[in-house]
Amino acid sequence: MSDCETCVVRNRAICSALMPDELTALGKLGRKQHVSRGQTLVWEGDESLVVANVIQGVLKLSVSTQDGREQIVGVVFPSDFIGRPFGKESPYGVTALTDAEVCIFTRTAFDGFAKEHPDLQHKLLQRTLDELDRARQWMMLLGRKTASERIATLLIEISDRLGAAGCSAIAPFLDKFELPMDRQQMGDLLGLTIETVSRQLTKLKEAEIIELPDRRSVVIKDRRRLENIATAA
Amino acid sequence: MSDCETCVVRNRAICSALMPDELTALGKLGRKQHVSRGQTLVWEGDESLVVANVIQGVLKLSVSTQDGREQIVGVVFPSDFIGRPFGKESPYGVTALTDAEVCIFTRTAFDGFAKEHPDLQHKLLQRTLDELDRARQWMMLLGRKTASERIATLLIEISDRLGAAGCSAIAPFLDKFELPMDRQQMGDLLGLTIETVSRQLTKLKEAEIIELPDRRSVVIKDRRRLENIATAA
DNA sequence: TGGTTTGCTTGACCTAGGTCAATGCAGACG
DNA sequence: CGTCTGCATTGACCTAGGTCAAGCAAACCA
Repeated sequence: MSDCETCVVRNRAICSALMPDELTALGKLGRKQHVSRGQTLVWEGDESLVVANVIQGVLKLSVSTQDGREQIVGVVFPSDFIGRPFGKESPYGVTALTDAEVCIFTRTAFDGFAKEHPDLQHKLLQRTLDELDRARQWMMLLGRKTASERIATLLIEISDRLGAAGCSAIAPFLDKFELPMDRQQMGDLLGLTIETVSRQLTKLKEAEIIELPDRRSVVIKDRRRLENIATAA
Repeated sequence: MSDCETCVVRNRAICSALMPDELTALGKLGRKQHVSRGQTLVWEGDESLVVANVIQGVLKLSVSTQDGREQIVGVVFPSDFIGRPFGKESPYGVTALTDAEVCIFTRTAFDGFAKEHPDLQHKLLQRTLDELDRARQWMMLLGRKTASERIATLLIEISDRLGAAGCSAIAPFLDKFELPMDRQQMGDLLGLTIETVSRQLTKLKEAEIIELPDRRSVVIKDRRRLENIATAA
């Protein structure tokens, strides 16, 4: 069983909907699992056998065409929920972008538990609605934004979500952070090639809007201007 | 109140989760409303005040940039659910693509009712999960597919959803149908310009994969080939 | 019944971003 | 310490799809 009482995401994950005794019962169904960078937890098209909460690390949801084009359709951070409850096969794969820690359940066990716990389902519904809103915002990006708008939006988004995940309500603006993905993955998320990603980052650096101390780090030097580019103002 | 017993979508909408007496109670909260083509039911960014079930017709969900670029992020058909329950402002506008009939609720009344009826929430959760899967498939289209793949995918999708909405489990392949949108709206949905939409349709027509008897009609003459183009095989 | 409007198509041209091919550069390894 | 290996960057070129500008046809209307 998982040790829910000491879990670092217990107040932010869907588990927060439960009373202490319910939490214990759910904990008995789940188990902590480590996932290394690059490891795939769920394959696109496979029957949906597991669901999970992310405790640590970042994972991608992605779909591919037969000829190998890939699109990342979601990125999950600590306290986010993974998987497709209530039947069906998973229409996307789930792969770790960084080393990660998840709290994993078999789908059937989770489904059964959820059916008995309306508050949990309510929490899950809210999360799913939020996730849907985010997906739709991203559709606008993919359908209508230029390359520089896309890159700026991504940097703002990652900064926001890493900040929120760090639970730093006090320090809401995370201006220096590690990218949880490489250039290729940024491209797969933004619908761009690796070269365009690279060029746009260089442009932002030359405009002194950001700094790139190394491959994986970003420092936002002028958030206002970055946000202006992101929102296509 | 709405006349739920005779409602044409009562078996497919979320209402199907309810017992007869519960249905009567929900019906008292809602009212039927006509929406004419082009009329907007909810504005992007407005506080979410209403939710609704679609009884007849087709509506779009769309988001815009300040400088007027538009992306359609969802299309709803009869029996689909509209709106953002449980707080928050609506991140997209809702506008009728065709004359439509909806069963409308104030958001607060609906939220209250839903909280008391876990089965309704369960149904809503399933729908939201399906909607999210569809949105993610569309992200693949917007991020990675070519213009001809996009058009082919759209034609297949509309044909499927109009077929399902007509409840014709017997006639699953709807090969002749009316487009519920004009060329501009097809472009806004596919992340293309009106000219590209037009050219790609002409190309499909010249390849004798489809026929275009008039502005709004499509006949699929070679479904197999159309599907091959759509899935980028 | 002919004129106007509205939406669609077509053509000529242009450009953002893709493609292909070096080159650079840091961490890993021997 | 070389050198290897895997990213990332940069440059030169190309093309899918965008832009701009006519035409064209069905519906609308006087």
